[in-house]
Amino acid sequence: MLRFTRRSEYGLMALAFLGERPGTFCSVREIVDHLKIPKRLLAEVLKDLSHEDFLESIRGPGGGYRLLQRPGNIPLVEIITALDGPLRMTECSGDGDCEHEAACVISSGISRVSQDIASVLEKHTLADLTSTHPKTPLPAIQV
Amino acid sequence: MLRFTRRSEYGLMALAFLGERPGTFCSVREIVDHLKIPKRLLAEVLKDLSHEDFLESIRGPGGGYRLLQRPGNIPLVEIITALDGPLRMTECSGDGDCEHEAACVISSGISRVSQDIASVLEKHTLADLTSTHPKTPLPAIQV
DNA sequence: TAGAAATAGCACTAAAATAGTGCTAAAATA
DNA sequence: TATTTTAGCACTATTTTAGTGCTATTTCTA
Repeated sequence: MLRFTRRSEYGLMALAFLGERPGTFCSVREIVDHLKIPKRLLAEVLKDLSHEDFLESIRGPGGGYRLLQRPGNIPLVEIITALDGPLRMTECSGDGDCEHEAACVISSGISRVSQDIASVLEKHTLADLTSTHPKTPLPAIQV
Repeated sequence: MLRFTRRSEYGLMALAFLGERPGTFCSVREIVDHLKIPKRLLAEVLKDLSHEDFLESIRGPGGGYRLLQRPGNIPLVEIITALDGPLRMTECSGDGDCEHEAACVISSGISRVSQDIASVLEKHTLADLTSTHPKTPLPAIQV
């Protein structure tokens, strides 16, 4: 159905939340209290994000996570690929592991489409998801 | 991981195949012989597509499917939504059925992103996937 | 008119991906 | 030393997706 996973969705929500509290460490508990999402799952997600240098963490009382970069500097595609792996719209992604590659007529066309989708997620940054940062509409996509 | 389903993938492949044989009826057997994909599954897919007026079908010997429209007139988004239902990138799609809608900070931002992805799939047509139609590159997406 | 070739339709099973939980360890704080 | 918090791993449950079985119907041809 072409949708983000919960991991991505929760990750985006949490990062947006953190983006609105620059400099402050927020614990998982604090975040899930606001966002009403499963605590343990978000904990996994944030841990993974901290491995990819989006977040910095501190343990113990008063600890938690905090953004390492400005929301405007984090393209959505980076968050999503950090959480769910690289975008691969189809089996035929030119990685050579597609069994009907020879017969597949559409692979080059699809890769152009995938590229366009990737660039949408490249252009939009975390700042576009925060409510404090005035929802600067990107210039309309030209066609 | 943000990918198309097999239904969409196979559907796109088959429609592209048919797009290169305008006017001719091709049977499922014929198509899977070329594309090396599961016959029964493709049969379901093509049946569904024929309900949505992409295809016309004839039964019996010599029968099969044929495109009803020119590839250039079929945006990919129509094929994909016909096969997998409407694009819904996240739970919070403003349909009111999202339990953490109140707390969810990102919904409006995400819907802008989804909209951009939808318009990528709106701009690309089946013709972009066929090999005979000279891979006319769309104008580069402006940012 | 019989038989074969093809789509139509429905329901079912299997497999894979995703979502979510349990548990223990380690660090930091008070 | 007790509490709060992240770290890490492995496991279960759920949902979605992929694929199959079977029968009916239509159409062509011999």
